[in-house]
Amino acid sequence: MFKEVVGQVSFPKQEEEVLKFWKEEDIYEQSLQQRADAPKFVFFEGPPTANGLPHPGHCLTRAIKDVFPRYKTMRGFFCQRKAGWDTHGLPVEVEVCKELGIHSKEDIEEFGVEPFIHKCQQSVWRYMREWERLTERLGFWVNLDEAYVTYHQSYVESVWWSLKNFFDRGLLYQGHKIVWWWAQGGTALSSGEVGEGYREVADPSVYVKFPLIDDPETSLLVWTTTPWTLPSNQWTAVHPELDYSKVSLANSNENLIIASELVEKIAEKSKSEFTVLETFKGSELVGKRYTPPFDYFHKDLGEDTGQLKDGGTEAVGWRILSAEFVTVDSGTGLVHQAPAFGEVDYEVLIEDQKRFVEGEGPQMICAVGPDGKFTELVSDYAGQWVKDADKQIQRDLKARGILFHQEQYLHDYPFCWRSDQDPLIQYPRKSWFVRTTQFKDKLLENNSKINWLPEHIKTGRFGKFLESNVDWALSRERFWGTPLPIWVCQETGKQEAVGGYDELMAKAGVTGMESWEKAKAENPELPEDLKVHKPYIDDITYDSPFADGAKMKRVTEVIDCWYDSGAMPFAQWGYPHQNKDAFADQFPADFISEAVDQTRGWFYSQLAISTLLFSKDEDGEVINEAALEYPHPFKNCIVLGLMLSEWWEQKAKLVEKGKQPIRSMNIEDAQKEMGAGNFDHQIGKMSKQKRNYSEPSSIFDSYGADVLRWYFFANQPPWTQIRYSEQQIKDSIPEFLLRLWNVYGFFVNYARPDGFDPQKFLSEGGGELADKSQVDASDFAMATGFRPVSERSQLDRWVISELNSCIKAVVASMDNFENYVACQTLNDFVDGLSNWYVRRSRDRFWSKDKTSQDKHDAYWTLYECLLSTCKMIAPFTPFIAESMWHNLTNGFSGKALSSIHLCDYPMADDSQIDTTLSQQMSVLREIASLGRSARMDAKLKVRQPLAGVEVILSDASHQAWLDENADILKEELNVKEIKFTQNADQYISYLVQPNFKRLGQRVRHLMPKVKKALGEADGAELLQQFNDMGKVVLDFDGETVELDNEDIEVRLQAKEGWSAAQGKSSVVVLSTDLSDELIREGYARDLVRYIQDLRKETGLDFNDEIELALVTESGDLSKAIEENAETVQTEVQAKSLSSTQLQNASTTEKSVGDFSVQISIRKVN
RNA sequence: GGGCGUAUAGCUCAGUUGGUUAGAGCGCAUCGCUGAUAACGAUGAGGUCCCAAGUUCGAAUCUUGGUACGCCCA
Repeated sequence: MFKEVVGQVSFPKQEEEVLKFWKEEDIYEQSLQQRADAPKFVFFEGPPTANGLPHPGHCLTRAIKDVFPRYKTMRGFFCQRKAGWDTHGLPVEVEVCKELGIHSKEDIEEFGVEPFIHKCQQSVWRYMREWERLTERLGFWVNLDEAYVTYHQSYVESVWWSLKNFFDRGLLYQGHKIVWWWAQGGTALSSGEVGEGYREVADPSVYVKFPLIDDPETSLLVWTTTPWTLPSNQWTAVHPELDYSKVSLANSNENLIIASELVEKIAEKSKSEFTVLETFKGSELVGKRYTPPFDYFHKDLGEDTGQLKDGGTEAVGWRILSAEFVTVDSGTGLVHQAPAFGEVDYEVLIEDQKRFVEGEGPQMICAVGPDGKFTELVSDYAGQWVKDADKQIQRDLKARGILFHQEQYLHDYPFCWRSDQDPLIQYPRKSWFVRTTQFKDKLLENNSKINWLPEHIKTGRFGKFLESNVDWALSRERFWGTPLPIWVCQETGKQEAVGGYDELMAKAGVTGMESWEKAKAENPELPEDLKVHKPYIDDITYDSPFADGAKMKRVTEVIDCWYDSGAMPFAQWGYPHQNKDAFADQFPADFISEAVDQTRGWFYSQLAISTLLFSKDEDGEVINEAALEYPHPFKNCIVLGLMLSEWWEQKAKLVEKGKQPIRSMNIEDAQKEMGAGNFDHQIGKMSKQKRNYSEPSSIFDSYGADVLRWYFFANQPPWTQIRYSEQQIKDSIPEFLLRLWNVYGFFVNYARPDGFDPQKFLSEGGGELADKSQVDASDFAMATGFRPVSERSQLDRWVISELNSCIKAVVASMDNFENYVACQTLNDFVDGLSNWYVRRSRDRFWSKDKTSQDKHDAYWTLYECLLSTCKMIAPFTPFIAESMWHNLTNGFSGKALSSIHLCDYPMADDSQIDTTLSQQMSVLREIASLGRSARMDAKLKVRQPLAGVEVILSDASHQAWLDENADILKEELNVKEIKFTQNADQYISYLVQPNFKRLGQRVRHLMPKVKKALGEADGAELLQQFNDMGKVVLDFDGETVELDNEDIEVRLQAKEGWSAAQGKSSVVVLSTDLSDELIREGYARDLVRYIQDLRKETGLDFNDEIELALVTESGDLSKAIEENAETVQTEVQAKSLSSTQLQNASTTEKSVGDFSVQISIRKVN
């Protein structure tokens, strides 16, 4: 038998019990084992980093990652879920540095790389417990015990294997990268860090003259805001399509070349007078040579030329070249190029180099050292910090007469976030690259086969990103990361890649393992994984195969940790050194999901690595045994929106200087803490520092994980920006979860006293459940009181039809990865179940006859609905589903499956879907709604019975059915009679409208005329014509249009003067005349209500019988009581009805109509 | 500066291939129910579908150009 459902359910408490049950019974394990031989559904976990606390955004990611594997498992797939942790990279190093109170790379080296790495490895697990707790508490089923970890040796070796593959194929090469460089700290900053440090500053803005070699009287006018880069000038760029003017300067024999559009502006700025001598396209300037402002490099290289690939020679530097990026938005339209100090400039260098025969082209010149100071070569400024040298440079240029104009320029410029007085500079660093650009077309092709949700990611953000692909700058000059597995010959400089630790150990003459062995001896606790990390791996050398007696030594860099995560499809298995089968089995993924910030992160790194590694190569040859058709490595990807938070914050003007504003997560606390009017509502990014969001754990504790999950799944499509708002989470409870819970509670709490016990009924009928039963309705064919749905009442058939439609729609949505649509469908079904099926069936559940077929039908029907609903919601809200399942199958003494998560997902039975009935019921509900609306208008409360209503239908098709079911409406609307008609000209007029969709295509431009003609015609007459002839012919100046029944839509409009309401398909007109008898019946209904109130106040039980006295002096009221005595007594369970005062009774005085009445009740016995 | 996205009721958001009465929840108002009750239900008020131009017989929906906001990149 079912256990009682208590009124005030605590979801959090219940969830803790479910968690305990899952753990004790290994339900997750069982759910997997059960599908061990089933088709695969492959899921990849994008590894979070556990050295920061999880926040609400992670809850969304983890909830979405959970719902689809759960769903697919129930649908019969085998879905392994291997957890993973991202453990390398700068964030970890920064955390450790914070702890140690140090900043720069030098500090780390001073502290010691070895102990530093040990600290990094430990720091990775700092918040592990919190992450595991969150994962578990949210109900995210994932195998944490066998999680992959990016610093593990097997993982690192997989990464090495892939890099060796790239290296051997010539896809891994060394070049320069222009980075934002913190010179004082000697390190490059990530874009995120650079973004933190922008602020507005005034920099010099200088206009410098570069005289042309073959026309020294004429100079290029070049603009820059970084004078310190001028000694490293290599070219000047112009736009080939732009107009340039040669102007002469008043009072001088000098000429300048400026973009034509800017001539006036610059003249004004510099207070000069220009005379335009000639105008030409930028392309005419290309190739001309000039004298740069500084001679340091020019004196040696100025005359150097190189061999061009397509014949001829050209000067390597100090000439004008053509570039598309040149604009006239600022400057002069002639752009100073110093490839060492600008990414764009550097690209120009690379492009230009391609024109030359290998080794003949320009080399990058750089007058600045990594410390940000000028090198010895630049004798005038050697040793000066570049930004300090700016002023001196300007003075010198002025003295030499080539500074045309100078001013101040306000712009945003990045500073170091750790040391905010230090400006960053762009600076070239040697770096390793993966040649992804060579695979751009393949990347795009692969991408085009991926099912992105939302769709626009494919051609939008992600597609655009792929189109502008640049080679992946792979290396990092840091400490805690996967070491780049390239060893260099100390004599020849030749390189080779190593694909695994054993491979390394097998090299001839390998040495240098001592430092690891020593460390391990000193501290046996050290994980073996560290031996493939810095500094130990750096010590390993071996004999060079390139030169006798030479040693191979590893390069110093580690790699970008995005590469680690992107390698997870194979590295999680240690492939190919081990687990080849597991990899083959689990590649590619059917489903992954992360937030939109991963477009350039994990989504890209995965796609890039997979495409380079597992595609066919240029000749269609398979590069790797695992090569696959596109898409790989993932087929479906849900891209989640960014999560925002809301909070209330002290008004800025009230915040004390130097203090943080007071914040609170809800408006009540804000009122309390700050006082009304002293705070503002804020919406924005969640920030750890600001602490502007409530902890997930507090949501779990007060509302429960299911509530949070349902809020994420059902409130908006997952790719929209989601507001993490405690209020909204709370508000979402009653609409679905609580409503479903109430229906379930209603069922259980009536089934118990009524003795509705499926198990008992089943054995009575000689039936039995199979072991591990899914408990489907079909299992109960033999049970007492169970009969096929087709034999049950219309309402039962209706709800079973709705149930099956719902299942069908939910399955279709979930198969398309549309959780939001699925939840809407579920919500609609549960609404109908609660507010129509249960409401309309209450009498059947309450009826005294416990064995009536009607009662049995009602129970079996609702039981089936609850079982199926419970299975349907299981992937979404796994806890509540589990609780319901346990209780609903409580009586089967272990025959039912022990967990709902071991069940199959329900499948729709099409034969039970009755679309006609569904439509009919929806018309009926519309009529009921219109009737209530009309009553409302007429101010006639539902307790007042009315003589009748007339329902005018726009369409006769359901009239007969509605007639048969008029009783339902009579009850819903409390009327004596219902008449259905189609013609009721006194109440309504007809508006005949064209069927725009159908007609529009046919009559095109005549549409407005058709609309007008139909609108102006007499609707009734038109309808008559349609009925008689089946068509109507309209003529517009010779053009005729023939309309048939389907070309029109009839709309009804209630005429003025009636208590009527109109809907899409019907008009409901009330009879508002009240007879005395009806009024008296209304009185009786009022009395019943008051008596029921009194019963409840008195604390009577549902079944208690009473003696009743109604004392009144009103003749009308007395008559009303007399006429309706039987109804009243039945409703309130009164054995007797007296018109004189009862002794020892509960009494109250009420007014009914205009009369007063004294009501007394006394419990019998 | 570039790319992407978003803009619909007081608030949070839906809105299928363009089809003429634009929806839901919350909040608000009125009413009902009072043995499903941290209640619930009904009914209602509330809209310049960001602006402008265009395409079309017809635009919240398509195009173009603005405006505002968000994200990513520079």
